[in-house]
Amino acid sequence: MVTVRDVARESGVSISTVSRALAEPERVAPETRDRVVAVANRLGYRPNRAASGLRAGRTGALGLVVPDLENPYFASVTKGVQARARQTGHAVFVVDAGEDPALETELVTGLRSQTDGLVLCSPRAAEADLEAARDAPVVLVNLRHDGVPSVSSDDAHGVVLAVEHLRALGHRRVAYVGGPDRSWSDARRRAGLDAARERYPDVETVTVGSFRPRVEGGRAAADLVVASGATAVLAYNDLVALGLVARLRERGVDVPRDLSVVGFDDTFVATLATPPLTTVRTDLARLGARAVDRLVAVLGTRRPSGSDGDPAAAPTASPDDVLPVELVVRDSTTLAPTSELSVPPR
Amino acid sequence: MVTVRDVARESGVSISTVSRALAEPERVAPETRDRVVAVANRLGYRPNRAASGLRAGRTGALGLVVPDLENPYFASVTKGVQARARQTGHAVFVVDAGEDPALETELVTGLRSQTDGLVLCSPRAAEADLEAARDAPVVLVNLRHDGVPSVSSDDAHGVVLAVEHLRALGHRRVAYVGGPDRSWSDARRRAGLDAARERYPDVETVTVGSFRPRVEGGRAAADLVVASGATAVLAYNDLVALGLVARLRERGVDVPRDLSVVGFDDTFVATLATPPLTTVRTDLARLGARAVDRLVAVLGTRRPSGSDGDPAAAPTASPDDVLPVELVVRDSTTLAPTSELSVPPR
DNA sequence: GTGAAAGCGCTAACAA
DNA sequence: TTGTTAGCGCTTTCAC
Repeated sequence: MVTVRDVARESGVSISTVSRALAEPERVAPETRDRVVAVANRLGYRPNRAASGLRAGRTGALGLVVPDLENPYFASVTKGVQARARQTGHAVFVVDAGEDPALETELVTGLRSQTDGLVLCSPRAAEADLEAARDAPVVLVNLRHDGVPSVSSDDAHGVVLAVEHLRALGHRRVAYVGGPDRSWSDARRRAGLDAARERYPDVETVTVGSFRPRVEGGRAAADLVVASGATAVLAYNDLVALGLVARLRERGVDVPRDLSVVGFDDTFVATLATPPLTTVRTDLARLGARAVDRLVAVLGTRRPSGSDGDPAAAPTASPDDVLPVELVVRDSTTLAPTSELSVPPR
Repeated sequence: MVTVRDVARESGVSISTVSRALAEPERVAPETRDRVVAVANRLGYRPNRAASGLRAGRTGALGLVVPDLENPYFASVTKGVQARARQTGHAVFVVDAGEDPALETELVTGLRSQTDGLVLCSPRAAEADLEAARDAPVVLVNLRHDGVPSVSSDDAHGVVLAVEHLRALGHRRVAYVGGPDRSWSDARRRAGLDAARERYPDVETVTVGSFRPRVEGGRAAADLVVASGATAVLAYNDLVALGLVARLRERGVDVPRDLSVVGFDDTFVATLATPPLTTVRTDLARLGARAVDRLVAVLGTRRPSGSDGDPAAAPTASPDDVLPVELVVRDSTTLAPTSELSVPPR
């Protein structure tokens, strides 16, 4: 390994000059600097992050915890997180908690000691995680909690948009297929349902179960939805919607003719379905990017190590931490079967 | 931040005793150890990885570079990598190169200085990457190169299996939709095509383009495939297959009646398609896990920092570094339209 | 403008 | 069994 000492010896200066030439070029005589830089390049010198981090009291690394990387939702968020982190000069440890709260907490504990801060995406063990993270800088995605900075999308509004859309198509009985029990996202969607019902009292809603946020979950829910008598169904996410569609087809229930289906998130799978899914869209990469921005902001206010900083100086939640959503209408939703609207007026 | 000194002071021992009590409990008097451990817990002491890493000459971190996290293939490999790495006591920096060779190389350079070793998955800039990684321990996934350890799946054999399957269904003209130009995986598939043609001279093959390994790529290829007169098509991967199916449907070409489609990888999207895809399956998590095993093995032979170790001692490629594949037959393949087999004998 | 030297937190000789 | 000490590679005062 090439160190500052090697570069120093080779270019006939002291190690401090080498360090300066690389970090603060303007504080070094041009010719000295050029010589040092040339030698450094020739030797292939790369500063040791562990060493400089040790000195500076930070690691330059962030941690990201997600429930399941194979879920396209989290894949997209992860992509956004690492892209933005790169821009801010951080590397990202990514860990997949496998939807397991206990493992998640353990991972958070482990990451804490080797990162400057954590992004916890849709944590399944929020309380325990935050306890494990103690005073480590943390940003939550898809979860709000006391004074912990968080970023989320306006899922409740998304549900309202979806119900609005379905109602306009003549649907008066809408089913919701719920996601993970302890999931904040699920709670937000249910809150959206409540809001929609309040605004549109002529729309009945029925919710079924809590299902795994994957294709299997949708398959499992399909029969319940049919039995519910709903003419339209809003799924926890796109994967669940796909499972619904698949199982419904097997049962001979046509989507959207017999039943309209709305997904959530607009992950890339939404367009893969037959028919392509009407879904509630969020910019997931942006969600991840914003989480990093928030985290870096927190890091900036904390003096590296030691002094816990003035708590009062903690940045207040920016008004921007709820990202907008939009309804993307594709082919999985259409007029309600028995609606008088089925035959266009005139 | 709580350090060894704090724990030492609080428990009335020296810092080395603290270090020992935590790392080599058997070398410390039971009562001393218990006291130290108790204090450490009470104070919430967590060893600073940067410091111990600096001392030990390693970081405890691995780096993983993938072309696109949103591609379910890489999501699965990533999941496998980080899971296995956790078991070996490593954390994983994950970076998405966005299918950009230049960025990829830059990322490799950056990761090198903060990791003990790298896993390069389907590198788009192999030569440049390896140069950038210089003497850093590297394991390649889906790419072979000189003496660099690598892990891959037996894609060529997968193609043979697919062709065999199609031939048995009466197909005599099979199209292949190629992936990224500089992709080794694509080359392996083409090699499989050659092998299949040699073994089954009665099967004609026609290859079209090189397309992006995503849904759009498949859409773009669909019309060429139809024009080629093939009765079956083998896609670079499942996403491309899905794009093909989608575009074919739009054109009124029925899959599998008019055209049989075979995917590759058996990512979860294969079962989402309508019809579910016949595809060549690999255990992707295992692929990632094996890559980590290989890397850790290399790490074990290298003495931390300094001494470059005896090159002759480098572990030779284990015979296991090509993972088996299997053909998963679903509903996207059926008898060739004009085949005499269309009507079963007798 | 440059160098000497003091550590960051930890572990591993080496002493006692 | 426990303590003292010397660094790992780097940055950063503080002198010169």
